[in-house]
Amino acid sequence: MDDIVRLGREQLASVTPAELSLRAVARELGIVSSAIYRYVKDRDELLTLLIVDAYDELGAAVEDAVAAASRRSPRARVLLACQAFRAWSLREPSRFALLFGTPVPGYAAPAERTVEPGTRVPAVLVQLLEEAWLAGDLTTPEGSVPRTVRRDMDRIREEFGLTAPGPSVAKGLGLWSALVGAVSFEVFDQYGPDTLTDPAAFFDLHLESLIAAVGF
Amino acid sequence: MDDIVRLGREQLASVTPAELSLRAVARELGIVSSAIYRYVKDRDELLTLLIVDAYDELGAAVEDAVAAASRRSPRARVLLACQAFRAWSLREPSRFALLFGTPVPGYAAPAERTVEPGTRVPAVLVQLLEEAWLAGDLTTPEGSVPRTVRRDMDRIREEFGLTAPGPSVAKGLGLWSALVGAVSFEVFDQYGPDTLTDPAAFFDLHLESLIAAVGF
DNA sequence: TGTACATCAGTGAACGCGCGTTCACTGATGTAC
DNA sequence: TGTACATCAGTGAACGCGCGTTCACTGATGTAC
Repeated sequence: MDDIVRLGREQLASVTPAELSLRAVARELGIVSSAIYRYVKDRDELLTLLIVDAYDELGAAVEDAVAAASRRSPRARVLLACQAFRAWSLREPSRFALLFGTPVPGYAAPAERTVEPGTRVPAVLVQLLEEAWLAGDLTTPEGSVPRTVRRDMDRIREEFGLTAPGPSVAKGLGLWSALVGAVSFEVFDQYGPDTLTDPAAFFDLHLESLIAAVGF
Repeated sequence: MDDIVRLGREQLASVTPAELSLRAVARELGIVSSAIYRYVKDRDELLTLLIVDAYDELGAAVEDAVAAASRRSPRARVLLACQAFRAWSLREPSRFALLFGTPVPGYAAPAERTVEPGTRVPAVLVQLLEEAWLAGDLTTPEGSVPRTVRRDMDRIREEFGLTAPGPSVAKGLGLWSALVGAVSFEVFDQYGPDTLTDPAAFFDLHLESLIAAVGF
């Protein structure tokens, strides 16, 4: 039963990922602590399940936001995607922490289960970038790009079948990290106390600036 | 004795902030676990000490990097400040996590001890912004800014005695969160595996773009 | 329709661990007269 | 110079806690003949 995932998710509402406890999930399930091992190999296994679950829900939220506005410009949809990302993260601070915060000590996510769902959001961003490029809505960045970076970007371009130029892809990746930074500032209360009375408005403003920097 | 802080710092080298243990510090000190209470009121107290210590060391690293290049343009010094930030964070991943990662559960930092040292780095950025503004090296942002955000920025301008316009200050704050985001991607290994072969070069490139977006 | 057996979900006790924190204490060092 | 006393750093035992994980087990449900 994947009631277990549901209860783990619920537990994460009130607890940090590092504190996540198999015993607590069993307790909540109304089952003796050892019985949980019939369903889940390990505490690590539960963490993996929850990470994949969170990535998938987050990915779906962002994809839905973009799909619901398919008539609008790539630029507008990037904005919506980022806002959806922020909204989900503020709604689910602990699951955000699970995905983007301090790694859980002693836990190593198994790449083969975790990388693909974790790529959904950046994939959305990069695809909108490509759309904008194809539509001629993207200004080509000037300035030179080091060979090493160019090679890395070419690998990404190949992986996603992109025709947008490497420097643009690099800017897209930069947007992704900046977005996570901005959201993590809000989720983790990183702005000083009473610095921002209207964080949503500040976020939108900041986003405009970031998106412009990408070339939209 | 503030050997305790030193040992706490050392403990953080191999352990996540949430796992920080008074007993382990005592052990390391060669002292029985209860004796630690002669020096430190609480586990929370130790955390506060370590947070202040980390903020101060980080702040000093960034300030030094800027001071060592006092002849260079504000723009160049912003770049150096950000690179110093990144360098310290990669050198001290766990202390970076203490300051910018998932908050330690059950711990609330006492604002009166924590806010001022935590402001040192953003203060550097904002002062360089001001310098650039005074030198006429900052392009004035166009586009409108919501009233709420304008008010928040005005409060910051007053606090730091800035003459640079509100929208520029907002962009500076945006740079700050984007910087933390980019660094946290590296420290927490958030880029997919094998995505970036030369993260330093990518960081520098991204930084150029961020700094340009601020108007330098 | 009835019996024999296998499968399966869950039990309960136990292991060893490390933690924060308290308490009454010992013994060395320093100060006052 | 010597005694009486206070201060102070550290001791050691104990408390109660929750955790992950193991193990041999019980009893209900399902399947085969």
